[in-house]
Amino acid sequence: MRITYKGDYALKTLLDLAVNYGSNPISISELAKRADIPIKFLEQILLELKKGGFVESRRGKIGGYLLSRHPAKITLGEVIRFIDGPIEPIACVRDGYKGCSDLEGCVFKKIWSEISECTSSIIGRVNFEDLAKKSNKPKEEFIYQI
Amino acid sequence: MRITYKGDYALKTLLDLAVNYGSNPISISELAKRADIPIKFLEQILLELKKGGFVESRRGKIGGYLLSRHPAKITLGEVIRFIDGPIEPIACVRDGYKGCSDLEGCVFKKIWSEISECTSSIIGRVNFEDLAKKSNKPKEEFIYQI
DNA sequence: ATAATCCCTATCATAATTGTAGAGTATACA
DNA sequence: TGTATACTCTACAATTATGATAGGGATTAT
Repeated sequence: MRITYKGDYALKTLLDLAVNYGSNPISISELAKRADIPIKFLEQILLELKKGGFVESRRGKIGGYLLSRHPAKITLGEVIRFIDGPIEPIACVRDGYKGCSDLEGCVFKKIWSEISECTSSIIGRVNFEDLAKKSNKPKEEFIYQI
Repeated sequence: MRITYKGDYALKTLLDLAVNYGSNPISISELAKRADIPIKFLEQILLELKKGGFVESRRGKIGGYLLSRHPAKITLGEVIRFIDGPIEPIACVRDGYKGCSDLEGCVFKKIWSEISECTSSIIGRVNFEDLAKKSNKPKEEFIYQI
Protein backbone atom coordinates (compact mmCIF):
# COMPACT_ATOMS: atom_id res chain seq x y z
CA MET A 1 0.00 0.00 0.00
CA ARG A 2 1.17 3.46 -0.83
CA ILE A 3 -0.52 6.59 0.47
CA THR A 4 -0.21 9.35 -2.12
CA TYR A 5 -0.49 13.06 -1.47
CA LYS A 6 -4.02 12.82 -2.76
CA GLY A 7 -4.83 10.14 -0.20
CA ASP A 8 -3.11 12.03 2.57
CA TYR A 9 -5.04 15.20 1.70
CA ALA A 10 -8.32 13.29 1.56
CA LEU A 11 -7.76 11.77 4.98
CA LYS A 12 -6.74 15.04 6.61
CA THR A 13 -9.77 16.78 5.14
CA LEU A 14 -12.16 14.08 6.29
CA LEU A 15 -10.63 14.28 9.74
CA ASP A 16 -11.31 18.01 9.82
CA LEU A 17 -14.91 17.38 8.77
CA ALA A 18 -15.20 14.64 11.39
CA VAL A 19 -13.91 16.88 14.17
CA ASN A 20 -16.48 19.47 13.12
CA TYR A 21 -19.26 17.01 12.49
CA GLY A 22 -22.69 18.50 13.23
CA SER A 23 -21.62 22.07 12.51
CA ASN A 24 -22.05 24.21 9.42
CA PRO A 25 -20.48 23.24 6.10
CA ILE A 26 -16.82 24.16 5.73
CA SER A 27 -15.63 25.75 2.50
CA ILE A 28 -12.92 24.30 0.31
CA SER A 29 -10.75 27.34 0.86
CA GLU A 30 -11.03 27.00 4.63
CA LEU A 31 -10.28 23.28 4.52
CA ALA A 32 -7.35 23.89 2.19
CA LYS A 33 -5.91 26.62 4.36
CA ARG A 34 -6.18 24.63 7.58
CA ALA A 35 -4.46 21.57 6.16
CA ASP A 36 -2.08 23.45 3.84
CA ILE A 37 -3.39 21.80 0.68
CA PRO A 38 -3.39 23.42 -2.79
CA ILE A 39 -6.95 24.62 -3.11
CA LYS A 40 -7.59 23.54 -6.70
CA PHE A 41 -6.22 20.11 -5.97
CA LEU A 42 -8.44 19.75 -2.92
CA GLU A 43 -11.38 20.84 -5.03
CA GLN A 44 -10.92 17.77 -7.23
CA ILE A 45 -10.39 15.50 -4.27
CA LEU A 46 -13.60 16.66 -2.63
CA LEU A 47 -15.56 16.08 -5.83
CA GLU A 48 -14.20 12.55 -5.83
CA LEU A 49 -15.05 12.02 -2.16
CA LYS A 50 -18.54 13.25 -2.94
CA LYS A 51 -18.92 10.70 -5.75
CA GLY A 52 -17.71 8.08 -3.30
CA GLY A 53 -20.44 9.00 -0.86
CA PHE A 54 -18.14 10.22 1.90
CA VAL A 55 -19.11 13.89 1.86
CA GLU A 56 -21.89 16.09 0.63
CA SER A 57 -21.83 19.72 -0.42
CA ARG A 58 -23.86 22.91 -0.16
CA ARG A 59 -23.54 25.36 -3.01
CA GLY A 60 -23.78 29.12 -3.03
CA LYS A 61 -22.81 31.56 -0.37
CA ILE A 62 -22.09 29.96 3.00
CA GLY A 63 -21.73 26.70 1.06
CA GLY A 64 -19.10 24.07 1.74
CA TYR A 65 -18.64 20.45 2.61
CA LEU A 66 -19.76 18.12 5.40
CA LEU A 67 -19.57 14.42 6.07
CA SER A 68 -22.45 12.51 4.54
CA ARG A 69 -22.40 9.93 7.35
CA HIS A 70 -21.62 9.82 11.03
CA PRO A 71 -17.81 9.70 11.47
CA ALA A 72 -18.11 6.33 13.20
CA LYS A 73 -19.51 4.91 9.98
CA ILE A 74 -16.52 5.86 7.86
CA THR A 75 -13.46 3.65 8.15
CA LEU A 76 -9.95 4.61 7.18
CA GLY A 77 -9.81 1.55 4.93
CA GLU A 78 -12.79 2.54 2.82
CA VAL A 79 -11.31 5.93 2.10
CA ILE A 80 -7.83 4.66 1.33
CA ARG A 81 -9.11 2.04 -1.08
CA PHE A 82 -11.41 4.52 -2.76
CA ILE A 83 -8.79 7.22 -3.24
CA ASP A 84 -5.51 5.35 -3.60
CA GLY A 85 -6.73 2.02 -4.91
CA PRO A 86 -6.08 -1.55 -3.78
CA ILE A 87 -3.96 -1.97 -0.68
CA GLU A 88 -2.35 -5.22 -1.86
CA PRO A 89 1.39 -4.81 -2.53
CA ILE A 90 1.17 -6.60 -5.90
CA ALA A 91 -1.57 -7.37 -8.41
CA CYS A 92 -1.39 -11.16 -8.12
CA VAL A 93 -3.12 -11.16 -4.73
CA ARG A 94 -5.98 -8.95 -5.82
CA ASP A 95 -9.45 -10.30 -6.48
CA GLY A 96 -9.98 -11.69 -9.95
CA TYR A 97 -6.34 -11.72 -10.95
CA LYS A 98 -5.60 -14.16 -13.77
CA GLY A 99 -2.21 -13.06 -15.05
CA CYS A 100 0.03 -15.67 -13.43
CA SER A 101 0.47 -19.32 -14.34
CA ASP A 102 1.61 -20.35 -10.88
CA LEU A 103 -0.94 -18.86 -8.50
CA GLU A 104 -1.14 -22.13 -6.56
CA GLY A 105 2.48 -22.94 -5.92
CA CYS A 106 3.95 -19.45 -5.67
CA VAL A 107 5.74 -19.08 -2.36
CA PHE A 108 5.62 -15.29 -2.51
CA LYS A 109 1.86 -15.04 -2.96
CA LYS A 110 1.23 -16.38 0.55
CA ILE A 111 3.43 -13.65 1.97
CA TRP A 112 1.75 -10.89 -0.02
CA SER A 113 -1.60 -12.18 1.23
CA GLU A 114 -0.41 -12.17 4.81
CA ILE A 115 0.72 -8.55 4.48
CA SER A 116 -2.54 -7.57 2.81
CA GLU A 117 -4.61 -9.12 5.58
CA CYS A 118 -2.59 -7.49 8.32
CA THR A 119 -2.82 -4.08 6.64
CA SER A 120 -6.50 -4.51 5.89
CA SER A 121 -7.21 -5.38 9.48
CA ILE A 122 -5.45 -2.29 10.80
CA ILE A 123 -7.10 0.22 8.48
CA GLY A 124 -10.45 -1.57 8.67
CA ARG A 125 -10.92 -1.21 12.39
CA VAL A 126 -10.20 2.52 12.59
CA ASN A 127 -13.04 4.96 11.91
CA PHE A 128 -13.18 8.72 11.82
CA GLU A 129 -14.90 9.05 15.16
CA ASP A 130 -11.92 7.37 16.81
CA LEU A 131 -9.57 9.59 14.86
CA ALA A 132 -11.48 12.77 15.68
CA LYS A 133 -11.45 11.93 19.39
CA LYS A 134 -7.73 11.26 19.38
CA SER A 135 -6.93 14.31 17.31
CA ASN A 136 -5.57 17.41 18.97
CA LYS A 137 -7.22 19.61 16.34
CA PRO A 138 -9.69 21.97 18.05
CA LYS A 139 -13.28 22.05 16.91
CA GLU A 140 -13.78 25.35 15.14
CA GLU A 141 -15.92 27.94 16.89
CA PHE A 142 -17.18 29.68 13.76
CA ILE A 143 -16.52 33.03 15.38
CA TYR A 144 -16.55 34.71 12.00
CA GLN A 145 -19.90 33.35 10.95
CA ILE A 146 -23.40 34.80 11.58
CA MET B 1 4.71 -1.13 0.17
CA ARG B 2 4.40 -1.78 -3.51
CA ILE B 3 6.19 -4.64 -5.25
CA THR B 4 7.07 -3.57 -8.80
CA TYR B 5 7.77 -5.90 -11.69
CA LYS B 6 11.42 -5.24 -11.05
CA GLY B 7 11.04 -6.40 -7.47
CA ASP B 8 8.99 -9.39 -8.47
CA TYR B 9 11.59 -10.40 -11.05
CA ALA B 10 14.41 -9.95 -8.56
CA LEU B 11 12.69 -12.16 -5.98
CA LYS B 12 11.86 -14.89 -8.49
CA THR B 13 15.41 -14.90 -9.78
CA LEU B 14 16.92 -15.08 -6.31
CA LEU B 15 14.56 -17.94 -5.51
CA ASP B 16 15.83 -19.83 -8.57
CA LEU B 17 19.39 -19.21 -7.46
CA ALA B 18 18.50 -20.30 -3.93
CA VAL B 19 16.91 -23.53 -5.12
CA ASN B 20 20.08 -24.22 -7.13
CA TYR B 21 22.47 -23.01 -4.46
CA GLY B 22 25.75 -24.93 -4.53
CA SER B 23 25.55 -25.73 -8.23
CA ASN B 24 27.16 -24.08 -11.24
CA PRO B 25 26.40 -20.48 -12.15
CA ILE B 26 23.19 -19.96 -14.10
CA SER B 27 23.22 -17.67 -17.11
CA ILE B 28 20.97 -14.64 -17.44
CA SER B 29 19.30 -16.13 -20.48
CA GLU B 30 18.50 -19.33 -18.59
CA LEU B 31 17.17 -17.42 -15.58
CA ALA B 32 15.12 -15.16 -17.84
CA LYS B 33 13.64 -18.07 -19.74
CA ARG B 34 12.68 -20.00 -16.63
CA ALA B 35 10.90 -17.08 -15.00
CA ASP B 36 9.61 -15.51 -18.23
CA ILE B 37 11.43 -12.22 -17.69
CA PRO B 38 12.64 -9.93 -20.51
CA ILE B 39 16.30 -10.80 -20.71
CA LYS B 40 17.69 -7.25 -21.04
CA PHE B 41 15.61 -6.11 -18.10
CA LEU B 42 16.82 -8.99 -15.98
CA GLU B 43 20.37 -8.12 -17.00
CA GLN B 44 20.01 -4.74 -15.30
CA ILE B 45 18.31 -6.20 -12.27
CA LEU B 46 21.12 -8.70 -11.77
CA LEU B 47 23.73 -5.96 -12.01
CA GLU B 48 21.85 -4.14 -9.29
CA LEU B 49 21.58 -7.25 -7.13
CA LYS B 50 25.29 -7.70 -7.57
CA LYS B 51 25.99 -4.17 -6.39
CA GLY B 52 23.73 -4.93 -3.44
CA GLY B 53 25.83 -7.93 -2.50
CA PHE B 54 23.12 -10.50 -3.09
CA VAL B 55 24.67 -12.29 -6.06
CA GLU B 56 28.01 -12.71 -7.73
CA SER B 57 28.84 -13.41 -11.32
CA ARG B 58 31.21 -15.44 -13.47
CA ARG B 59 32.09 -14.01 -16.86
CA GLY B 60 32.92 -15.77 -20.09
CA LYS B 61 31.72 -19.08 -21.41
CA ILE B 62 29.88 -21.15 -18.80
CA GLY B 63 29.50 -17.90 -16.87
CA GLY B 64 26.41 -16.83 -15.00
CA TYR B 65 25.14 -15.84 -11.61
CA LEU B 66 25.05 -17.40 -8.16
CA LEU B 67 24.05 -16.28 -4.70
CA SER B 68 26.87 -14.57 -2.87
CA ARG B 69 25.62 -15.84 0.51
CA HIS B 70 23.87 -18.87 1.87
CA PRO B 71 20.12 -18.57 1.12
CA ALA B 72 19.35 -18.61 4.84
CA LYS B 73 21.33 -15.39 5.17
CA ILE B 74 19.22 -13.45 2.68
CA THR B 75 15.86 -12.20 3.89
CA LEU B 76 12.96 -11.18 1.72
CA GLY B 77 12.91 -7.82 3.45
CA GLU B 78 16.49 -6.93 2.56
CA VAL B 79 15.86 -7.58 -1.10
CA ILE B 80 12.54 -5.74 -1.25
CA ARG B 81 13.98 -2.67 0.44
CA PHE B 82 17.03 -2.71 -1.79
CA ILE B 83 15.14 -3.07 -5.06
CA ASP B 84 11.81 -1.35 -4.45
CA GLY B 85 12.76 1.09 -1.72
CA PRO B 86 11.24 1.83 1.68
CA ILE B 87 8.31 -0.32 2.73
CA GLU B 88 6.56 2.45 4.65
CA PRO B 89 3.28 3.50 3.03
CA ILE B 90 4.09 7.21 3.28
CA ALA B 91 7.23 9.29 3.68
CA CYS B 92 6.35 10.80 7.07
CA VAL B 93 7.05 7.53 8.90
CA ARG B 94 10.44 6.99 7.30
CA ASP B 95 13.67 7.60 9.16
CA GLY B 96 14.88 11.16 9.13
CA TYR B 97 11.69 12.68 7.77
CA LYS B 98 11.36 16.38 8.53
CA GLY B 99 8.66 17.57 6.16
CA CYS B 100 5.66 17.73 8.48
CA SER B 101 4.89 20.26 11.19
CA ASP B 102 2.68 17.90 13.18
CA LEU B 103 4.73 14.72 13.53
CA GLU B 104 3.83 14.48 17.22
CA GLY B 105 0.09 14.88 17.21
CA CYS B 106 -0.79 13.32 13.86
CA VAL B 107 -3.32 10.55 14.40
CA PHE B 108 -2.52 8.94 11.05
CA LYS B 109 1.20 8.60 11.69
CA LYS B 110 0.62 6.02 14.42
CA ILE B 111 -1.38 3.91 12.01
CA TRP B 112 1.22 4.12 9.26
CA SER B 113 3.82 3.04 11.80
CA GLU B 114 1.74 0.09 12.89
CA ILE B 115 1.36 -1.06 9.28
CA SER B 116 5.06 -0.59 8.64
CA GLU B 117 6.01 -2.67 11.65
CA CYS B 118 3.64 -5.45 10.77
CA THR B 119 4.89 -5.56 7.19
CA SER B 120 8.50 -5.34 8.26
CA SER B 121 8.06 -8.20 10.65
CA ILE B 122 6.56 -10.47 8.00
CA ILE B 123 9.18 -9.85 5.33
CA GLY B 124 11.98 -9.78 7.87
CA ARG B 125 11.49 -13.27 9.19
CA VAL B 126 11.39 -15.00 5.79
CA ASN B 127 14.66 -16.01 4.17
CA PHE B 128 15.48 -17.66 0.87
CA GLU B 129 16.27 -21.01 2.40
CA ASP B 130 12.69 -21.20 3.70
CA LEU B 131 11.37 -20.10 0.36
CA ALA B 132 13.49 -22.58 -1.58
CA LYS B 133 12.33 -25.44 0.62
CA LYS B 134 8.69 -24.53 0.22
CA SER B 135 9.03 -23.96 -3.51
CA ASN B 136 7.80 -26.57 -5.93
CA LYS B 137 10.45 -25.54 -8.44
CA PRO B 138 12.72 -28.54 -9.17
CA LYS B 139 16.44 -28.19 -8.72
CA GLU B 140 17.98 -28.24 -12.16
CA GLU B 141 19.95 -31.36 -13.10
CA PHE B 142 22.35 -29.70 -15.55
CA ILE B 143 21.88 -32.54 -17.99
CA TYR B 144 23.27 -30.43 -20.79
CA GLN B 145 26.49 -29.52 -19.03
CA ILE B 146 29.85 -31.32 -19.01
C1' DA C 1 -27.71 42.12 -8.66
C1' DT C 2 -23.67 40.36 -6.74
C1' DA C 3 -20.36 38.06 -4.20
C1' DA C 4 -19.08 33.77 -2.58
C1' DT C 5 -19.28 29.27 -3.21
C1' DC C 6 -19.25 24.60 -5.52
C1' DC C 7 -18.87 22.06 -10.38
C1' DC C 8 -16.46 20.41 -14.27
C1' DT C 9 -13.02 19.68 -17.79
C1' DA C 10 -8.73 20.43 -19.81
C1' DT C 11 -3.98 20.78 -19.56
C1' DC C 12 0.71 20.25 -17.94
C1' DA C 13 5.28 19.18 -15.70
C1' DT C 14 7.79 15.73 -13.51
C1' DA C 15 9.03 11.27 -12.12
C1' DA C 16 8.65 6.32 -12.01
C1' DT C 17 8.10 2.17 -14.37
C1' DT C 18 9.15 -1.15 -17.83
C1' DG C 19 11.39 -2.03 -20.92
C1' DT C 20 15.01 -1.92 -25.73
C1' DA C 21 19.40 -1.24 -27.98
C1' DG C 22 24.01 -1.58 -28.78
C1' DA C 23 28.76 -1.57 -28.01
C1' DG C 24 32.32 -3.24 -24.91
C1' DT C 25 34.96 -6.81 -21.89
C1' DA C 26 36.14 -11.43 -20.14
C1' DT C 27 36.70 -16.39 -20.48
C1' DA C 28 36.59 -21.38 -21.96
C1' DC C 29 37.88 -24.18 -25.27
C1' DA C 30 39.01 -26.18 -29.86
C1' DT D 1 44.93 -17.84 -31.01
C1' DG D 2 40.30 -17.35 -32.81
C1' DT D 3 35.64 -17.59 -31.65
C1' DA D 4 31.43 -18.38 -29.32
C1' DT D 5 29.27 -17.35 -25.26
C1' DA D 6 28.89 -15.07 -21.40
C1' DC D 7 28.60 -10.67 -18.37
C1' DT D 8 29.07 -5.07 -18.23
C1' DC D 9 27.67 -0.60 -18.92
C1' DT D 10 25.20 3.38 -20.63
C1' DA D 11 21.75 5.54 -23.24
C1' DC D 12 17.24 6.13 -24.46
C1' DA D 13 12.23 5.49 -25.23
C1' DA D 14 7.23 4.51 -24.40
C1' DT D 15 3.73 4.61 -21.10
C1' DT D 16 1.51 5.69 -16.89
C1' DA D 17 0.93 7.90 -12.38
C1' DT D 18 1.32 11.83 -9.66
C1' DG D 19 0.56 16.43 -8.27
C1' DA D 20 -0.80 19.93 -9.49
C1' DT D 21 -2.77 24.65 -12.29
C1' DA D 22 -6.27 27.16 -15.14
C1' DG D 23 -10.52 28.90 -16.40
C1' DG D 24 -15.00 29.01 -17.08
C1' DG D 25 -19.97 27.71 -15.52
C1' DA D 26 -23.76 26.96 -12.14
C1' DT D 27 -25.92 27.91 -7.65
C1' DT D 28 -27.42 30.46 -3.64
C1' DA D 29 -27.72 33.92 0.50
C1' DT D 30 -28.27 38.43 1.03
